Amino acid sequence: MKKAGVTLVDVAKLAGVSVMTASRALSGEGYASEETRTKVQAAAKQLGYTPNALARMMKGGKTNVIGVVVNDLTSSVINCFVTALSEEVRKVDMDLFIYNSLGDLGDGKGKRVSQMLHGLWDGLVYVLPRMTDDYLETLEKSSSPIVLINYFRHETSLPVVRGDNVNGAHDAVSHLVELGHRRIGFIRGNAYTGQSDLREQGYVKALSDAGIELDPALVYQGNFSEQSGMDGGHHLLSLAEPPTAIFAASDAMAQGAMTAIREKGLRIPEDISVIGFDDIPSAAMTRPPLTTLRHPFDAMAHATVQELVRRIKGEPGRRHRIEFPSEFVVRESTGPAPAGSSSKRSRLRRV
Amino acid sequence: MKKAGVTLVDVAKLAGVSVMTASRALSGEGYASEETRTKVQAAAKQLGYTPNALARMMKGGKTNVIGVVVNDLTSSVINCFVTALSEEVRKVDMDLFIYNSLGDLGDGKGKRVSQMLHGLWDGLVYVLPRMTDDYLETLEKSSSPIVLINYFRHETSLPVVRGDNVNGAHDAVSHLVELGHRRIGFIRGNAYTGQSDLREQGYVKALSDAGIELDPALVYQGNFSEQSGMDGGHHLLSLAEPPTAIFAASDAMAQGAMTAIREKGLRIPEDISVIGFDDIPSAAMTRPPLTTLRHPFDAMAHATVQELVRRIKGEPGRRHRIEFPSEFVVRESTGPAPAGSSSKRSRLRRV
DNA sequence: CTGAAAGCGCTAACAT
DNA sequence: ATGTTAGCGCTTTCAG
Repeated sequence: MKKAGVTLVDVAKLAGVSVMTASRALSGEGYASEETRTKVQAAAKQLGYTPNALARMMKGGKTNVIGVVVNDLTSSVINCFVTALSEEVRKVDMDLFIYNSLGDLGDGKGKRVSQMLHGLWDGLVYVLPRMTDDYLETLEKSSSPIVLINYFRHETSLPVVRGDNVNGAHDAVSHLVELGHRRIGFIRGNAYTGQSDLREQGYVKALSDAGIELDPALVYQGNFSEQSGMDGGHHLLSLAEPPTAIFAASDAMAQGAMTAIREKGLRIPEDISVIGFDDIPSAAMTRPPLTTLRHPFDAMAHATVQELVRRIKGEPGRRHRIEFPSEFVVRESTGPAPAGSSSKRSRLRRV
Repeated sequence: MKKAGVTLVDVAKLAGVSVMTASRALSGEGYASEETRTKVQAAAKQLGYTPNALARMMKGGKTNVIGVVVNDLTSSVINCFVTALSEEVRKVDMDLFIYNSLGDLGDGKGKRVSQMLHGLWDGLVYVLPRMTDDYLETLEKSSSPIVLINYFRHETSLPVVRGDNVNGAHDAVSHLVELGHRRIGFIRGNAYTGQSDLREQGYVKALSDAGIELDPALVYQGNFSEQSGMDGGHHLLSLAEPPTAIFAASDAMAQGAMTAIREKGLRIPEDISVIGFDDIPSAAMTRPPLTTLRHPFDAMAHATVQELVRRIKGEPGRRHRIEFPSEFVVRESTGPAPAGSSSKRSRLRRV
């Protein structure tokens, strides 16, 4: 019952036609009489024939597949992008495969991806890539179309679709300032993609625009994980002069901070306000729902796929940088600064 | 500057050797003098040569790639499996590609996967598959090795790696019973993989073992989403005789229920206990940390890859069903039933 | 409308 | 140690 290796030749033989006719009958391209077509299709079904994707690709040169490289499937943001990309890719009638590099691209095993990729896909998307400089160079030299999503770390000749981190963060912090907050904590993520830095720039600028002096003690180094957000929250709240608001460089960290706040017995937003970044699905499910900055995932995925398809077709890339403003989503985790909090001597009340 | 299509022939020509020698020099397989090797490698680098994966695969018949099909990347459980699989696959020195079918396999576009798959991968894993009967049949007829993870809906000749849902659920509910709970709510998920049903069976059995009569009013139909868990929580709590404990068929739903409980002003676990299923990463991060049943993700991924590799090599499958007990993880969302709760007339206290 | 030949890029298998 | 031949499964010519 070995069915492995049912090839077009077998089908053609059974149908009593040439291989070529079988190919045409099945693909629907080119001429073929209705009769032959039915005959061939019947034969194919009987034999349980599945076309060998590889062979087809080899000849045509096009695989109709777009590859997406991520380095962490645990991240909600990444999954939001990947899901949006899946949908967009389907719209242009291509397929999308995801490769999880499990960490930084470029050290050790990372090389494999660049090996694998060639020929397998028509184009490649890197979502929030973490990579060595070496690897980026390899990518730039690559012959196949590549688009990066939310990469800011280094200058690159590759096209990049990106959200506006600086203004987004600026909006968030300005909002807090308007609510009367003066001591605003910031929880950083890792440097990986350069996003955390930009968000910090927005934070710093908003503070300076408001004439508030930056207090380095209010900046905590996290790593984008919920746990680090919780640690950051505990740290900031145990300060001699704790902040009345915390801006985290990601929703996951904001959620961790919220947990820490609750553990301290403080209320959100009455005692302390919290803002995240990304608008992952669970941001709307926390209590209170989290105020955050939303990446326009769908629009960004759309732009990415469009740009990629253009380059795959050999048309010149439309734009080298495609920027999307972050949308400020005000929910219920932000509120007026607690009374008297602007005084240096104030302390947060316990509930 | 067209670099597309740098082939081995080009490299060989530049290095002044035959194609075969070039192939050997680059792959490291077979004999090749150190001198030629360096020469060829230099040529390859100069030309920016990348081997065409497709062609290589075509010849060898092996792609060294394992495909994973999922239908929702938003699901934490699925991502836990996929991440564990990524690691296991790497251990056997293969690569793993993920395909997101974006919903049920078998209707409409779903067919594409089965088309694409052939030849591209050496083997395929379906994680928590949702598929039509038709599609399952196609899969069973397929010539390439396939392993299913946590599929229970229908009998199938395909090998399935699965967690023990019935006993897991039984453990959870028995634990609640031991804590004095008599009215225990259950929040179902969809029927997709058959897991929710089995968890419900465990729930029903544990109740009956304890001599507690099943109250259908205590069972709420959710859909595995956090939102539905929240809805379920609200529904159960607004019952005339609300439960003192809720067992949800997934952590996501349990987390939703916890939110609902908190919104009602009740305390966990003092007023009401909660248990989930899956042990997704965020389960440990909720406050209180969620008591749940853990799939041994790593062990299951290991077994899956081993079984797949065995079949890829042509060895007979070791086992047709590989079962893993669910590990009961007691955290802090479960506690003794509130005093007097066993009396039918009791009401939950407000805080 | 259908068929035969050629070849995609690479590598086993057999020479040399 | 290197080169030659053949062929993977399919589709794109180009001829019937």
